[in-house]
Amino acid sequence: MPAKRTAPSARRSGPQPTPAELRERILSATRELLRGRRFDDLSVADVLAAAGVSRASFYFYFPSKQAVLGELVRDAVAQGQQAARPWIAQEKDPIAALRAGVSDGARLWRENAGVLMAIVESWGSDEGLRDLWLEQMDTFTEAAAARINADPHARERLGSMDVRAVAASLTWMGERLYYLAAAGVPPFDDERVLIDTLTNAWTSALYGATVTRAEAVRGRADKPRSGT
Amino acid sequence: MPAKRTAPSARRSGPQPTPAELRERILSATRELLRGRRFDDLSVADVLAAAGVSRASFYFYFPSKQAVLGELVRDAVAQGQQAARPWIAQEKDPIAALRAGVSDGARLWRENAGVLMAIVESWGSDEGLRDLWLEQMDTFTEAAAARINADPHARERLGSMDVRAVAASLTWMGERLYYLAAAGVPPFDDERVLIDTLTNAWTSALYGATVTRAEAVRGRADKPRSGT
DNA sequence: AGGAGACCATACATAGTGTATGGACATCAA
DNA sequence: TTGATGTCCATACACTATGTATGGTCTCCT
Repeated sequence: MPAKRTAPSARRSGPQPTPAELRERILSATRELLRGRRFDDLSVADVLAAAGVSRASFYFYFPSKQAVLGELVRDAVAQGQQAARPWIAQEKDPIAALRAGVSDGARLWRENAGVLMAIVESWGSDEGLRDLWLEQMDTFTEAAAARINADPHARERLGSMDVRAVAASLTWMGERLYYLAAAGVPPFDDERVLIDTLTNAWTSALYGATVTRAEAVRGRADKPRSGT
Repeated sequence: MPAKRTAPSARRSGPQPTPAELRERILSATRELLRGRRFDDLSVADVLAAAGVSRASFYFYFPSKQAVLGELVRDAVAQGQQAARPWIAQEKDPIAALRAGVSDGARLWRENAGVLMAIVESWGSDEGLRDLWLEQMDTFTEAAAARINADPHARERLGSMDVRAVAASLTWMGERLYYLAAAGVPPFDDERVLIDTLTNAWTSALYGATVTRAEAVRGRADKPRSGT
C-alpha cells in the first residue's frame, strides 16, 4: 500500500530537496490568489494550479481549504499583535500611541487585505475559523481592557461601564471598519478618513477627547502620510 | 410546450385557490428554518421540504436562494427604520432617544435574528445581497448624519471630523455588535451589556457623555441624565 | 539494490445549484 | 363540453465543488 498517511511533520533524518516546501507553496499561492479573489470564489483546484501541486498532495498537508486560510491568518495576525504594542505598553502619550496603533492596523490590513477579508467573510461559516478569529479578537480586547484598567483617566471616565465590553466594542468596530476599507466601501476606502474616524472612536470613548483631523495630522508621531 | 415562463405577477382575472401563496409559504418556511440554521447550511431542498413546494415552483418565483433572503431582509429592515425614528425626529432628549433606539434595534435583532445573521454572513458573497445591505446601512448612516448635523451640540463636539464617517462608523459598529449578540458571543450575549455599550459608544462620540449602567437602568424609560 | 516516503494523475462518491422536460389539474372563455 | 392558459409537481440533467481512494513514479537513504 502506498502513502500510508503518516504525519507530515518532521520525520526525516537527513536533508532533502523538497521536504515539505510544497506546504509553503500552497500557502503562498493561496495568499496571492486571495489578493484578487474572494475566498469562496477560490476552489482548491485553483490553488492546485497556481501552486503546481497535485490534489493528493494538497490534502496530504491540509485537511481543507479553511485550514490553509487559518494558517495564513495566524501569520498575518502575529504581526498585528505588535501594532497595538505602543499603546498597550503605555510607551507615550496615549492618544498619539492610539493613533499610531490604528495606523499600523491600517497598514497591516492593506498588506494582508486578501487574507483578512477572507477570514472576516468566512469565520461565520466554519467552526475552526470562527474559534480562531474570536480568539484573535479576544486577545486584542484583553490587551485593550488591561490597558484601560491601568489608566486612571480612562478608568474614571468609563465610570461603572463594563470595561471589557467597551474594549470589545472598539476592537470589533475596528474589525468592521478595516474590512469595509479593504472592501472599498465609502467613506472608509479613504485611509485618512478611516484612521481619523477609528482613532476618534477610541479617544472619545476612553478619554472624552475628540481629535480633529487637523490636530490629528499635526500630532502624528511618525510620518506615514497617505495619498495627497 | 409547457409552462411558458410568463411573469408570475398578477395575471389572473378571477379568484383562484392558491394564486401565489406558495411564494409566501417559501418565504415563511425559509424564515423559520433560518431560526435554527445558518444560511449556507440551508439548501433549497430543505426549504422545499419545509414549504411543501416543488423545486420547479421555487425557481418559478425566485431566481435563487439569495433572492428569498433578500426579500426577508427587506421586510425585517423596514421595521428597523422605525426603531431609529425617535432619535432621528428629535422627539425628546437625544440621549434617552438614542438609548431607546438602541433598545429597539436589539429587539428587532432578537425577533429577526435568523434573517439578519444570514444577511450579515452572506452579503460579502453575493452581489445582490451586498448592494441591499450596503444600501440599508447607508440609509441608517444618512439619517444619523442628518440628525447630527441638525444638533449644534453634537456638531460642535465633532469639530472638523467627517460627520458622515462618524455616523457610518457608529452604524456599522451596531451591525457588528448586534450580530455578535445574536451569535452568542460574549460579552454581548448579555443584552444589558450590549445596549449599555452601544449606547455609550454613540453618546460618548456625539455628546461626550458617558452613561453608566446604573444611570442607564434608572433612566431607561424616559429621563436619563448625561454623565458628569 | 531495494525500501520508504513524498509526490502525482486520475477517478470516484457525495452534495448542492439552477435548468429543462413533460405531465396533472383548475379556471375561464367559447 | 371543449380547449386554451396558467399554476404547479415530479423527475432528471448538466455543472461545479469537495474530500477520499487507488495506484503509480521518482528520489533519497541505508
